[in-house]
Amino acid sequence: MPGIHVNPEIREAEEILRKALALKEVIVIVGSLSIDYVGRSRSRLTPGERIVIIKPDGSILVHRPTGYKPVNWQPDSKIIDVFTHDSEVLVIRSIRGKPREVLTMYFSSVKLIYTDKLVDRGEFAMYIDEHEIRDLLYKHPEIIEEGLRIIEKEKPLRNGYIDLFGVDNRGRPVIIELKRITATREAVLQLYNYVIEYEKTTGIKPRGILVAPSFSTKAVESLNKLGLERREISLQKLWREYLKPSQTISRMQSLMDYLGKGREG
Amino acid sequence: MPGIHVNPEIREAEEILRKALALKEVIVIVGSLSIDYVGRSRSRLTPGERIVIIKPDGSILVHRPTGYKPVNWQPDSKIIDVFTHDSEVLVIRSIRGKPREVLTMYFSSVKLIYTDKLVDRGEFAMYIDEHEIRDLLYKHPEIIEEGLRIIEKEKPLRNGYIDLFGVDNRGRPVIIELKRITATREAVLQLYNYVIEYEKTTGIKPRGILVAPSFSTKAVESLNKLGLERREISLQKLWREYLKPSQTISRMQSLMDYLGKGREG
DNA sequence: ACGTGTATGTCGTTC
DNA sequence: GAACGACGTACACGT
Repeated sequence: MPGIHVNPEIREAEEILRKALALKEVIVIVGSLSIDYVGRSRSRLTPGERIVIIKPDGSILVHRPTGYKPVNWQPDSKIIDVFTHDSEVLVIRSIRGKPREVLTMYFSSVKLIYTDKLVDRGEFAMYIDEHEIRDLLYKHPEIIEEGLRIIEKEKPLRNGYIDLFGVDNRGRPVIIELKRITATREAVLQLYNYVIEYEKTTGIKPRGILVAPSFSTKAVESLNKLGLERREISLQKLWREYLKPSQTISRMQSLMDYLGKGREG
Repeated sequence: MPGIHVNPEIREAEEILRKALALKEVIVIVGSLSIDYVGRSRSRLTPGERIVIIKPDGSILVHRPTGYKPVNWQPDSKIIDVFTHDSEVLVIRSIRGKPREVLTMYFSSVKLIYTDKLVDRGEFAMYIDEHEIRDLLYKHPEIIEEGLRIIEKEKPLRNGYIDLFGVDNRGRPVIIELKRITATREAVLQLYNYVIEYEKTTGIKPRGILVAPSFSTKAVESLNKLGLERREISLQKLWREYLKPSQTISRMQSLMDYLGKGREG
């Protein structure tokens, strides 16, 4: 049973919030506030109208009228205090330990408080992430190179992991680093580090191949300079050619599923 | 003038949203929906209750009842379509080009629609970010080492930038990499890369110093192995000792400012 | 708890 | 527009 409170007085708002926090409800507040943050950094935001979301796990988000990112936030917090100052300012203070971070919101007025126990048992599935690509190339190494045999995926090194480790048709070890987006110089460094590490540990100089849909200019330069290789592989193509049709998402399919299941939600 | 609509019918909701989008209002929707995303990746979320924020710049956020991060989103979108399917499903589709991404939300029911033109002219100020630390150490190199002279900050190399570049009291060039937080092996690699780059370009072997509040075990190992140095510098200490008291934020100060300004907001 | 790597990362800034 | 690096990155996973 959601609670909807329009233009509550400061004292009223305090009451509502205390109750909602105790009940572990999701809270949405729209109002005029200023914010102080002290922790990994320090920041101050002077007054203005924003949307605040407080979740039962202690996550807090403050959104301005534009932009994707919250202007202030708390990924989670153990303690959320609510109090008022002379019945004129509503203060919400969220404290997090490790690292110690304190977020304090000062509301001068509240336009809306929405409180609700949201029921969300939905399942989230993601496709074409690095993990899925890795599994696919593990099964189909010929996509990278004819005659390549993959021996191990996520092979642990002293530091970090090799995405795919294999042997080419001449018996030379091959270290493969995957990127799902344009590979930059950073990715080359990562691969180079693994190659060096492997060579130091085993005394054998391996091939290093960077697999990505595209490569930055600097990445190509660095690869050449360091004697590393690259393979351009398009994810969209992989998706279309190798992944099961049953996994594809069509809008109509989604709508059908939805109409079948929607009424439970 | 905010619009608050509780449990609107699907057709009603469609109307409200169209109007709010045309007026470039901020929109908050609470309801039961499923979501498809196709773009840089693909994802599907089956039905459940969530909070959706749509901003006038086309940013969209979908929040589940827990967690800091939105389960689905669009950083900005040129086109937002709203339509219904047999008056049973409300569909909001957001399309972004470059990269092409399509986010589609299917609502089976809507508990709340809040629409408002939020007025936010607040100023956001952040202190103790990397930039500020760099400027401080530029002015006070003795914090890093007695006799050190800084010649350049953000010195461009063929790849990337050196945070601080200087000369020690024996005339040897020094490359300094700064980290605000615990330095990991990645930071060491970055420094190492700059040192090698510099040596290759000039033929002179510089000192490399990693400056951070703390160092991971692996970072220390790597530093030793590569012949690089480290300086442990606490940001909090820097803040207290070197930055002007006028910049410090006290809660009471904030509250006072706020009470002075709050009524305009 | 620390370390390591991914992310539909996002975001600023520079080339 | 591409690319490069920082971020209060968050988050998951392994030790």
